[in-house]
Amino acid sequence: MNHHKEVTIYDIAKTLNISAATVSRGLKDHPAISKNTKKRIIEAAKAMGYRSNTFASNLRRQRTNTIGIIVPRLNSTFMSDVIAGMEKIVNDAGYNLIISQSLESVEKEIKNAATMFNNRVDGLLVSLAYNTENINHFSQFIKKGIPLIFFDRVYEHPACPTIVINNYKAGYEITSHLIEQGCKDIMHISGSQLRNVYLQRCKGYKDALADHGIPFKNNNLIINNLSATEATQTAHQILSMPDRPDGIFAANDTCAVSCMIELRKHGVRIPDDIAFAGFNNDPISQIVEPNLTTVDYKGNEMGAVAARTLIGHLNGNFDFLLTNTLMLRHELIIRESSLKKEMFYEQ
Amino acid sequence: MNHHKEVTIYDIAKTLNISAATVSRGLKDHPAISKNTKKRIIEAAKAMGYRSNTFASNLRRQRTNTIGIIVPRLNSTFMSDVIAGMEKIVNDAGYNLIISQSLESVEKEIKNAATMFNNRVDGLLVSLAYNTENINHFSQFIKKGIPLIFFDRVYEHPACPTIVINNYKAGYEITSHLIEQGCKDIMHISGSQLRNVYLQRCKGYKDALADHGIPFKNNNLIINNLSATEATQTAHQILSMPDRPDGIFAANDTCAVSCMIELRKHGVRIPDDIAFAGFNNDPISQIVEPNLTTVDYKGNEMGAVAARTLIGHLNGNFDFLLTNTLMLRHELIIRESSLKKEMFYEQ
DNA sequence: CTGTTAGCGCATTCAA
DNA sequence: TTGAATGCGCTAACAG
Repeated sequence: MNHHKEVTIYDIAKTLNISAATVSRGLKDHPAISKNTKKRIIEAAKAMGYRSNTFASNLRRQRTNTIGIIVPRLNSTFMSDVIAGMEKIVNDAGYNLIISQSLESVEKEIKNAATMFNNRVDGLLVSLAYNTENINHFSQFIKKGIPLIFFDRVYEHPACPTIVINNYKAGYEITSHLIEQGCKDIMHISGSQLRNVYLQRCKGYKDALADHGIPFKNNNLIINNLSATEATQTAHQILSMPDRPDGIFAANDTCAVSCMIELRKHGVRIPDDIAFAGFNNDPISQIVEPNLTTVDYKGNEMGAVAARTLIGHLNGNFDFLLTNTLMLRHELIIRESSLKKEMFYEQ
Repeated sequence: MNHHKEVTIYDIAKTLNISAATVSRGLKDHPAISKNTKKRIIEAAKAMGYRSNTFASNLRRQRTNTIGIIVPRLNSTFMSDVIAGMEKIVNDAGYNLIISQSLESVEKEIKNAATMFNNRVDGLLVSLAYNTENINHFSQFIKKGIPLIFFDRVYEHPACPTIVINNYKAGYEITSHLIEQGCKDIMHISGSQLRNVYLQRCKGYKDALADHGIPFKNNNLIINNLSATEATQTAHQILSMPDRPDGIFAANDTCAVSCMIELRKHGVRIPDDIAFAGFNNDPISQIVEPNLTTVDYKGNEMGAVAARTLIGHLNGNFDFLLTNTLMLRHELIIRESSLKKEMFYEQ
């Protein structure tokens, strides 16, 4: 390790024969500094290779200029887009980012929250893990008045703004679409009902059935963790059913695709025997044959909105509280796998 | 924002009627502190809701206990695994992580490097962007003696350890496999030859041809950015070729899959007309029909090894320099799409 | 084993 | 418009 000593504002001050206080002010564009000295300071700083010491600054100012992000996983196109959206806004506002993933486990999420807390983030953006039941591990932030914003997988709390899409409506629409395509016996594969996204999609599914006069059957609602592995198991469960459904709406594309592939392996024709719909518009939805009908929503936008809301709070702009829940747009993406053969003939 | 004042080691010292220095030592498990006082200190700290101030500590110790990571993208199973592997090692060693993505652009990578530098990371783990030509933006780290380690997409520099798999060998093996399956006219779709991973896979491809007595044709080497979009364009390029290849080895699965799908859309039979192989063992390689032959390597392991190497350096353990390049294992995953019909008959 | 002392680099109050 | 002085909270000599 090496120890070329760092240039400090004192070094600049000495070179310029002015005080460190003036340098400090000049560097951060303080109004009460003459144009000229400001210019000299900035030039000298650059010439001398000065870089400000965040830690001294943070220590002094009692804030970190850092924003934390906790997400279930980073490895999806959606989350990647979310992070990219956040990063842009956050950097432009002069903040840094600490990113961590809970890997869908509360335990890890609790640890992550502690790390964020100890790192004294100025604000926190969170999408909850699969099995999180309460937000006690976030109460330390709320108590301290550190802005906490949930997005996508949210928790309702008066102190916390939430950014979501209308999962209920999307679930309703996609189920209605399957019905319009001729499905009369539709199964829904959902995730933990602790998570708003799955609960709401499920409600939308049920209401769509009801509104079209189709009775809801308990056997047609399956809850698993929406992973490829469990989706495959679910496929076998379906294969062994006496009355198989003629349509399946899965709460994410991973589940839809894996289930579909396994069923097809066992001779089920898609979409003629069973039509399929997923959620998220993952790239795989366009790779699987036939292509999957799904719901698209913009991660980038969600990230940007969440970040903007947070920064608004940090700047003491509480307009956002007027609309404590921000609901973004989504879009139904209709593809081949939900188009039953008969429907083609009718055209 | 709120300002309940934070508990400091002075508060603990006062309550316990000891000095702040002792508290500081007790908290960090200093050897020269009696079992008893240590216990009292830790209990008091917990009772009083103390949390250590990283910034004061960093300022004082002149190090940050933070490690930076710069990767092209976070949204792949591979990178996600890499990060997870790093996170575990790094946390266990008491370091924090700052993660950022270059989104495959040098410009962003340069900015990220600057941010990392200003945040005074103790060490840096990097996988290069698609079009990075030199590592001038990392020279500030090298000059300052801040350990810099490249993994996967690496740059050869005497000061920087690298963690890779044997891309040459993998390229050689997968090409040989296609040849053994009966392919006589094999195309290779590669990425930027600035990146070791693509350059080496390409070399492996060429040598495999040579060793099997197949002449290399310039028309059979296509360079694109390996995205789905460009893969589709490449497919059309192939369709318009007078003599189409009977096998294609693409340098990643995304490219292989998109190209394959587009070709099939236009009547090409896979693998009978053209056999396919990819690289990475992405989930999509198992979703596409027919499943893709590919090369698997463990992101988790690569991340862990890279992190361990870095921490070794930080602790002044330079054994690693003896093997400046660490080469991890890979594995050929043989699936249906490279198995020509004839081969089945022969069995 | 524990205490005293000093200073890391910066931002801010108060004075000028 | 600028400077002097102070302390944010912690750690590491050095001294006992």
